[in-house]
Amino acid sequence: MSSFDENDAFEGASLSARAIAARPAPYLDELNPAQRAAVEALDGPVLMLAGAGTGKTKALTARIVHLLNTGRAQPNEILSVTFTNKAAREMKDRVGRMLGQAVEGMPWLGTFHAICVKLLRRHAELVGLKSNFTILDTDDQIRLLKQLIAANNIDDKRWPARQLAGIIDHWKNRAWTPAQVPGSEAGAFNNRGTELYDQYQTRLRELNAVDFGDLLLHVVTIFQTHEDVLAQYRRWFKYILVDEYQDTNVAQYLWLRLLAGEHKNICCVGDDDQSIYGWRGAEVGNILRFEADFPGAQVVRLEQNYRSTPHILAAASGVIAGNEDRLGKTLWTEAESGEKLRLIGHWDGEEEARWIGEEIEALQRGTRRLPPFDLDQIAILVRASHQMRAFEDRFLTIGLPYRVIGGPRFYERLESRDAMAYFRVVVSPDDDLAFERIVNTPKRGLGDKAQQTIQGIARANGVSLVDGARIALANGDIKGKGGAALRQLVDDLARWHDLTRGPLLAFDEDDTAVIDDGPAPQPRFGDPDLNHVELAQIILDESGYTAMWQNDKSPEAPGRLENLKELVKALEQFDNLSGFLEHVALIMDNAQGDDGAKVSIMTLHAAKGLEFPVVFLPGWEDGLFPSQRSMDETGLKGLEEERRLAYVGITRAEQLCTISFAGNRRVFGQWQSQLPSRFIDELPEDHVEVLTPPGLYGGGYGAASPMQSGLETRASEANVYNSPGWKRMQDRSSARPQSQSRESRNTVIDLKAVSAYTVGDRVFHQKFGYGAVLGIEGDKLEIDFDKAGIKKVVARFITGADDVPF
DNA sequence: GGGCTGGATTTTTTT
DNA sequence: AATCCAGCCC
Repeated sequence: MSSFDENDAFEGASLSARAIAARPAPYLDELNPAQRAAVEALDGPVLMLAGAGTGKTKALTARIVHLLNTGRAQPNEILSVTFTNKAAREMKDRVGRMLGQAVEGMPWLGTFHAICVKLLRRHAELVGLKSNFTILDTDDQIRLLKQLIAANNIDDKRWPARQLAGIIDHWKNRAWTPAQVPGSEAGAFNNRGTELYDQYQTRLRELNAVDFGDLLLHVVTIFQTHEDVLAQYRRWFKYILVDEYQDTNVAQYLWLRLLAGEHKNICCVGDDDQSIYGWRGAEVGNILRFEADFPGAQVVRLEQNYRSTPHILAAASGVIAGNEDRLGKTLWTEAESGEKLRLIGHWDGEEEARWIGEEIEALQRGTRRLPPFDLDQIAILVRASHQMRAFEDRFLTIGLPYRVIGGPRFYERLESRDAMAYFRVVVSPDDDLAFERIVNTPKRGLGDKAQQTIQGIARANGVSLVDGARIALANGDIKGKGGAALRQLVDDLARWHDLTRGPLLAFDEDDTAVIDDGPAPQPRFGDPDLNHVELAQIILDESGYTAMWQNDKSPEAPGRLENLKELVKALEQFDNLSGFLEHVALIMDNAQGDDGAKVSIMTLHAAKGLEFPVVFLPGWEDGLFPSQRSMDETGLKGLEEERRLAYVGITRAEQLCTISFAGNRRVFGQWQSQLPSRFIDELPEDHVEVLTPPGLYGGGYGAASPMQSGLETRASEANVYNSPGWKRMQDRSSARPQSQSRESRNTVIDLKAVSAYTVGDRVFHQKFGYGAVLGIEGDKLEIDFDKAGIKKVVARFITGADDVPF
């Protein structure tokens, strides 16, 4: 590392500072005064307080371009960190567009985690790792902790691994190594937390693995203990930019301070009112303290909002004003006043979903006051993911296309994880956790006993499980059917492993390679005759994994096979299996096919940074939102975070925002009556149109008539809510005919599709599985599903059972 | 060793 | 309601 040479390092830069310095700077003219001030204050610490929808990303990218344009830095001397891959991608795109294809790449623009992986690969040996360490996901982490808990004779019923994982994660977020955990935490996990944390870290090192928290923790440790390394990067990263600064945790904060320590050219962008990740270690204090941390910091406030109507902004401001701990901003806009927020109560969650479904269809057609909307201009934002279900069920029945964002993520699905475990053992045969996962999947007759034998032998000989298995076989410790299957597996693994190591094609040519002469970057092997995509397919087929699902009669099996197919296809975009595996470990967001217009359903957390013309915010009920748990665990602090979540939700809307709540909701399969959220009382009356009469939820709203709505809320339906008492309402809602307002769309297509089926046909449905057609009603089929019971479903959501993939 | 059953337990939010 | 796990029986 000492041979680091700055001149060398610069050679990789893809464009010369001088070449662009001569360019004009049209991007500056497109900024408002505040944005421009934030962009032009290049030196020294800058805090950009950017309210929702105030052009934060625009300012941030303009700043990067300005740094390049003025010749202050080369692309690879700017460190810019984001939290999500999506944000990183967007910034890269926008910088490229602003500069006009000039920049080959910004190697140090990425998420905290992705950047830390790069750094850690280069200095792994300083924390006792090899540079090809694997990154464990939560699942592996839990299994490892379970083993540790068992080894320590702790009752995992009373002290579950999940809890320990949470504690350790919390400590890592605060940048505490086992030795640094303060005494005040000694009581954690029945007084054994610290000790187990220590054991866990040791085990990780043995496995040459890290978990998510380690990525930051290790890098911070390296910076703290190796001045020369730190000095190198301090010189290297001349300018630092941080997005979503309000979400940084202590470890990230330390990391930034260490790097910015000398030149202090750090620009942090954030909005204290949008800090919603306290539960995972984010410290709002970081942003609140910025001026104290960096004396002489310039603070720029972006307050002109370009997204929402005044009513929406006013409502959001009214709610967030209830928080004590904030720096304070006043958002304003030049937009026309537009629609008020709409508020409506429902009998229960299903009714809420039904109503929203009808509203969406009305919005599609167009209403008196608003233009017609496309489905992808509409979003439903929920507090907790279990709320999504009611909407999915409803939308499937009425045939309304929707997309769940951030739901059960592709790479987290069982079959994806199994397949990737195979890839992992093939790539690195000493990945014990992956081996454990696949050794008996599909079933090979290798149960607990055989696995324990392997474990024991591996431990006794200090080798990996795969090698342990080899020894066990050689000793004749595992015989019979299981033994034969194990022999087959072990041989296959070795064979596949050899196939990954064709001739050496190249070294990682990522331009970060020039930063130092540390450990060699990931070598790229390849075999011109057999690419990794084919190899992956071979692994899945020859291992019997594909066959396992083909023989599986459960309704999910076809979907899983489909996912496997997709997984293999996803490999095409990578150079090799290990590149793919690293991508998956870091990039858990699934960029699903954006085919066609669909309503988006997602959590409020997932919605941060997004915007939609029309937003529905269902489930505003005390206990659900604000979440009871959040209030129980962190009291007022938790409530304030929930309130910020409400603020985030409302400010996602550009033109129309509808808040709703239900009087009854099923929780854990049990009906529970609900009270409207306290946040509803905090909405400023002048900016809200109440579609619900007073009395229904006991709030303080006056006599606003539901009839005033310019939308197609049917008078008859609105009247329901004018009648006092729950009972009448219930009668009405159950008596109301299944909505007739939707047939207009796609009738022709649906009828055609319907005609493809006759009673008795075996069919398949993505969500409900296999079933048989009972009857045909209009554009819908009545189907008796094997697992899900009798349901009516629109025909185009159905496939003939024979047409199912695989 | 594997599969089934009944009982407990779950629901925040995620890089 | 749905999933997960331990314990039981084959």
